[in-house]
Amino acid sequence: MAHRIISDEELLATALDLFRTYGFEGVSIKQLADATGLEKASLYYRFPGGKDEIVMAVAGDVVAWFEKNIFDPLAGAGSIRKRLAFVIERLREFYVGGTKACIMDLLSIPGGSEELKAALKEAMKTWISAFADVAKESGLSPALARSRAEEAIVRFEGSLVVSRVMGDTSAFERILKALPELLTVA
Amino acid sequence: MAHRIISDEELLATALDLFRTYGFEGVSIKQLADATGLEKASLYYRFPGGKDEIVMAVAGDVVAWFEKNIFDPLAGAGSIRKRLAFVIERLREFYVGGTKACIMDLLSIPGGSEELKAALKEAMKTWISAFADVAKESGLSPALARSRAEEAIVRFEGSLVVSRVMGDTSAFERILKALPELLTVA
DNA sequence: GTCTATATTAAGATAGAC
DNA sequence: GTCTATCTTAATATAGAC
Repeated sequence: MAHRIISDEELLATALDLFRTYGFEGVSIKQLADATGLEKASLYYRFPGGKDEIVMAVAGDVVAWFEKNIFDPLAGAGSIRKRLAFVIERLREFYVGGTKACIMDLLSIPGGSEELKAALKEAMKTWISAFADVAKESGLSPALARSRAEEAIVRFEGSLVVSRVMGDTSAFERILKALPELLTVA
Repeated sequence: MAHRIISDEELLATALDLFRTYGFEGVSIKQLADATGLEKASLYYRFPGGKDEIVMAVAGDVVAWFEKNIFDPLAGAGSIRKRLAFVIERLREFYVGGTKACIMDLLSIPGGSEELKAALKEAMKTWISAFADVAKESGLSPALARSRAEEAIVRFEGSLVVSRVMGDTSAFERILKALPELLTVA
């Protein structure tokens, strides 16, 4: 077969899609090879640690994406409402309208490395803090801002689970719509 | 080895624990055999359909448990507050204080049968309806009762995801505490 | 840097003894 | 109804050609 070339970025985007659909245990090196057009041996050449290393790289890419598209914009310029509206649009895109699961849900199921578990926990903490900072800026007390941020993440994650089980993304749309009210003073 | 005897009930309870920890793809017949003390061939004798049949039986048992411990008590006698307090205690037990995941989360990840997917969806619909009926009985309008019930399930599922990722069950405890307020008029 | 080929281990599944 | 033994397929992982 002709040699296939694929950038790390493209490769990891393909891997992300597999992992957030089937979970860590549900994805094999063979599947990753087929989906990327590479042979298994080529994947091992680029990621000698195998699936564990690939999934860690995927998680790293997702965290970088969140920094650029969620955390930085949330802390940026413009009115809080506008920043939230922007971020909500990015979240809708990333989760494809609620049809794609969150890697914090699927990859936190035992099977992956301790390193992965730690990275997911760190990412969730960062996300909660980013939401809490906005809520504080909008005028909520630090304690209330924090609890509203945690509730927002809980509802966000739950809406993705419910959307998947029900085969209906309305729960996801509802939490996106509720986010501004949750994270700002009425 | 001496022949092992184990009841279906005990066997399926063991299987439930594995499936809600590792997910469908994360559990092998070998693991189920080791955990139940039976050989693989004995599992196939009792469940000729293999893992798919075992996980369906597990789901059936869980639904039966919910009918007996959640849905029936919710529709039963006594004050709404008392019924909710009873049910919240049962939920805390079933999810072991938020340390065990929900099978609707883990088993809705692709890998299982279409039959399983349908059963999980049906179970979630039943759960939402049971919550909505209580909210209606407490005086909320049908529309508001339904949206509160859906929010309760979303937050319940989300709290289990967040508890797992964070390694901290406080999110689960928070939703249990919030349930009475969510499902009744203030 | 990707390929073909292969080694090794594990998973799913069944046959037949007891 | 459970066991041991075995078959087949799939998964992880590596060696070596190009």
